[in-house]
Amino acid sequence: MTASRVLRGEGGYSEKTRALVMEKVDELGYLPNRLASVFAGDKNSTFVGVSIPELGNEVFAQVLEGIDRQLGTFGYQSVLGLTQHTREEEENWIRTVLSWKPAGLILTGRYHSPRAIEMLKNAGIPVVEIWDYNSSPLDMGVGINHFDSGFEMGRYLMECGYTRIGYVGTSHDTANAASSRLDGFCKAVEGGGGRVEKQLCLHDTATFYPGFYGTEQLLAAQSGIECIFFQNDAMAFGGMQFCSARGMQVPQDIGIAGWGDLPIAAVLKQRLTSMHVSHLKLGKAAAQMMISRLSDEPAEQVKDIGFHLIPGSTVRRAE
Amino acid sequence: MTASRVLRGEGGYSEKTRALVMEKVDELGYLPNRLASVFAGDKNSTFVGVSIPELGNEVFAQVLEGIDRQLGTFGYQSVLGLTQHTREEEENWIRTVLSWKPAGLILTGRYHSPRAIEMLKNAGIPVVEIWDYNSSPLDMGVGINHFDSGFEMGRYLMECGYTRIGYVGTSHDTANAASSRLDGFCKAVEGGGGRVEKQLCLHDTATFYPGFYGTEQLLAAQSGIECIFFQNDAMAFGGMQFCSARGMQVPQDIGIAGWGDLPIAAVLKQRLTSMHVSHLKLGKAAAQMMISRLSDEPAEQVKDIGFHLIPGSTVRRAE
DNA sequence: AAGCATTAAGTTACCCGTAACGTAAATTGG
DNA sequence: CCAATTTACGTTACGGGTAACTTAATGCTT
Repeated sequence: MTASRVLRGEGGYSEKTRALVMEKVDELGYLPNRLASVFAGDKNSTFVGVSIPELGNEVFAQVLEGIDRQLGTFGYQSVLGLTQHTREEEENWIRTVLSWKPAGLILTGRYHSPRAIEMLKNAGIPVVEIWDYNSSPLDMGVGINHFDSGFEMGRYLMECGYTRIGYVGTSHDTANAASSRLDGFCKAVEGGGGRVEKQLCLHDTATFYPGFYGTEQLLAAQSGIECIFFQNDAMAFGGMQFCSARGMQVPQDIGIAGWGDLPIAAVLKQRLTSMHVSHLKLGKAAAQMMISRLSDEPAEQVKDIGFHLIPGSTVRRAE
Repeated sequence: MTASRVLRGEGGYSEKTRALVMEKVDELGYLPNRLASVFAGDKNSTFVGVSIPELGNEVFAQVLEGIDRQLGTFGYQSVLGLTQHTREEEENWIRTVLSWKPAGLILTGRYHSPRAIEMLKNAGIPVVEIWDYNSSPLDMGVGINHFDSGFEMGRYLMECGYTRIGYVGTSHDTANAASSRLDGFCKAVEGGGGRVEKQLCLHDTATFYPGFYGTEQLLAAQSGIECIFFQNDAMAFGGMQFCSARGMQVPQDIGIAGWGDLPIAAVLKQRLTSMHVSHLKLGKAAAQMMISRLSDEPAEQVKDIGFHLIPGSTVRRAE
């Protein structure tokens, strides 16, 4: 018991005893069993479950990095779950991770299976839903309004004078942020007198090569496309490379717009038309929200990280 | 006790009792407390600690994805630790994660602090060291021989007839895989009659923009560079963009070689000279090795994932 | 139907810290 | 110098599951 007090620095022991205990700790290479400690105190652990759809998409890798850095600084550990964009995977992962009595959960997206929601409610721990901004989250939320960001891009392309537009992205089983962006985008385009002639949703990861061959497919399937909106910058770059390989000039022959303002944008000759989102910041904000709640500090319930348009030079400007 | 038996499917109960237990489980929304279970059985948990330097570097994001997918399939959960390339961070993380009685640990790199090694030995759990192939790992290891991969690239560039070579990478406090590559590279270059005129190690992340400005710095500091070897493909692409912006032709005016054969390589006009490594496979192999050991199946002690040169067209061929 | 083997269900102790409480030693104060 | 207080350390019980063991119920054989 005295040793326990010393190790927790709780007070109630003499310096002599403290030294004795520490000596023994060193001698024995003693590592406390936090399992027992959590168990004893009937407290939750310092685990925070973090579910992320995938890491091949740089966006989510950045978000996770932000989360883990911030959690780590405050003594929490991330237990990772890659849900591959399916609610079923997410539900299974939630069930497993809850059995470890995590301090809280950070989930990507706002759509969860009914059973998952049930379990989350019963668990009685803080839950932060990230990525897809939602004014009424299960508990807390950090993200951006993807619909609005798609809408803003659509409006911008309308202002630029485009009318016949294409979209290249990847599809997943569930309603997700990318599809919200597409919805917002379509609404703005249609409202602005344009038309989204073709929406291509590949069954692939949202990275360079699918952007490349998706562009090929899109242009083959539909003639007269003046501008393509891509799910993200990596796909947009893949698309630009395809256009370039076919001898098409950007933006003279075709306009290209990405999303996310990923690091690659910094080195391209042309500034890529995109939507800036601070992914690392989003991750950090989510972790901070979790930490505040766990420390019983006042925590916001929702936070909109915001975005802003990068006009770029890969779309032609309105004449 | 009977309920415990039912839930573990251990046998020794009647169908009637089983149904009764399951009914109550549903009714109460009971979730087992795995903490208690691990604690009671004095077993280890189904956590596997995974330490990764950073996620901004796509290479590591891919490795982690491979690990987590594979672990997840077999009912293990990854507890993430981002060490930011420092042994101190790693040591602290190891101390913390060990206190949760993980089933095993997967660590990036072969260099650990003495205390970390001490703790790992005392823990008595499987440890897989990944990334940097090591014929005598602490316990198990999966990776590639970075020195050799650098050497092979150096030899290839010598074959191509280059003599005045530059290197652009990022530096970290500890000896690491990238520096092994550089060592092997230098050895091959020097052995082949060439010279690594300048080695630039930026204090930055190994991604596009540092490749861009690093190239600028390198070329400004040293004239007559014929070819640049980059720490990875993202940096190499950044470098190519810089050269292109300066009106330099690749490979006519300058040769560019990357490392890792990252997804971006698939969409570039020119096939980037690089070294192919299957990062996802590396992660999966590491996880599989861990799982085999945890299942008391025979497990290899070390595994070399291998690499192969992508000659590409961003260096000129030997005349 | 008695005797034995098998199966089902219940009891007890334990895992390792910590809360709560108890006791001994040291310190303070009048 | 002795009572009152404070500080230091010890004891007990407990958390939620499970191993090991015991008891009760059931099935089978002759």
